[in-house]
Amino acid sequence: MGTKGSANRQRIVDAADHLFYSRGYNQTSFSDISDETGIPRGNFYYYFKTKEDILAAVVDARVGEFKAVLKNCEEATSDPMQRLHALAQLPLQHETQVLQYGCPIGSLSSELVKEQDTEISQVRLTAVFDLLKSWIIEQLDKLGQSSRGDDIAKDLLARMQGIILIANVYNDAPFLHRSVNDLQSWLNQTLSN
Amino acid sequence: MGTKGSANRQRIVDAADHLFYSRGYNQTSFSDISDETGIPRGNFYYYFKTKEDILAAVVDARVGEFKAVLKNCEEATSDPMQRLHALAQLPLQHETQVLQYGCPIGSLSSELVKEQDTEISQVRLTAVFDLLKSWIIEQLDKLGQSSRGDDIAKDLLARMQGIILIANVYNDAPFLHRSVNDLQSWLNQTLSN
DNA sequence: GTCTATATCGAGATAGAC
DNA sequence: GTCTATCTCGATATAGAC
Repeated sequence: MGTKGSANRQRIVDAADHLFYSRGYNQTSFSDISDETGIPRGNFYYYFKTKEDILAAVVDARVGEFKAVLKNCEEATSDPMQRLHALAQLPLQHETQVLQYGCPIGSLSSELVKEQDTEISQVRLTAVFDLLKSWIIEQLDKLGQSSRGDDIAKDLLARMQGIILIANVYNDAPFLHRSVNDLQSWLNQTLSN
Repeated sequence: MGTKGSANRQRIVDAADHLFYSRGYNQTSFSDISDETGIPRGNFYYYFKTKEDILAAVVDARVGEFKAVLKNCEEATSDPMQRLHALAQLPLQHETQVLQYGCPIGSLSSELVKEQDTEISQVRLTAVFDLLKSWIIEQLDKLGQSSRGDDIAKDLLARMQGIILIANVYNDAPFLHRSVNDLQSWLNQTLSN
């Protein structure tokens, strides 16, 4: 950690993270990553054995990114309701990217779920979703919704994914804004019971 | 039409339709289609100029399939509310496929929206979504919801997409059933105003 | 119309010099 | 640790015999 080698490794992961998001995993080649980093293709194999290993590192990186985002939410307010609203508004903070490339979790997941041969994808696939889900459940617990926690958490994730997918396919910013707003109303209604 | 050549063309489109759904467009090769149809790779170019042309034919085919489904809904009942409920329940009629491969429209769309080079994808991409949306709006008109029609239609599509994505990624049949049920309740509430 | 053989390219991956 | 050169394979696509 902190060595020069790790720095290059990190640059590869960062570039792959960005490219897997904007072009998709299968449509990103080693040449693409090489072009973006300036690191020659052959060098990748000093840090990773296969392309799937890079994918695993990218998934880990995204787990880390979302952990940081959630930590931010926690530090901004201690009110679980406020925290959930902040999560629901997250797509608006990345509006341009969301409209262009969809959700970094959802789009990657729906791409990898079709990969039948490999096994790593199936294992790590839901890592970020799981992280978000348990964080949501945590907030719901504090709101006295522990019995319905799992269901509500999945509902929230599903609604966010659907909104982002339609907003992405139609490149529809007004829809994104209105739907996030509706989602807030739904949160208020659902959690007032 | 009806010639032997068209029959082979149709077999290619059918196989590609199935494979694009189960493996994804980019992960389906001419060899895969050849294996499934028994028609040699080289022969494809007698019917299609490029792989994208096959994709265009598949999208057309899916438009046709969904037109037939909607026609079925219309013939089953003349009540617009019943028709919308039938649409919402559609994922349950293809439960096994939905849990394994997601939505044939949504998953293909989110794959192709990342394709930047080509232009055909951007053009035809929303063809099936557009078909469903205008059909939904049609039913909402009859229910006196013409003012909110476009918004409600997008909401319904977004909710279905989100439900299917989560059900697919987690291979979660109970969630799919419960969520479709919730969707029916939402339809009843939203359209009773 | 149908099929085989082949061209061409870019992908992931390896070997080995420095 | 870093880079170049190269291997192998499978992809789309083409040519041309039958």
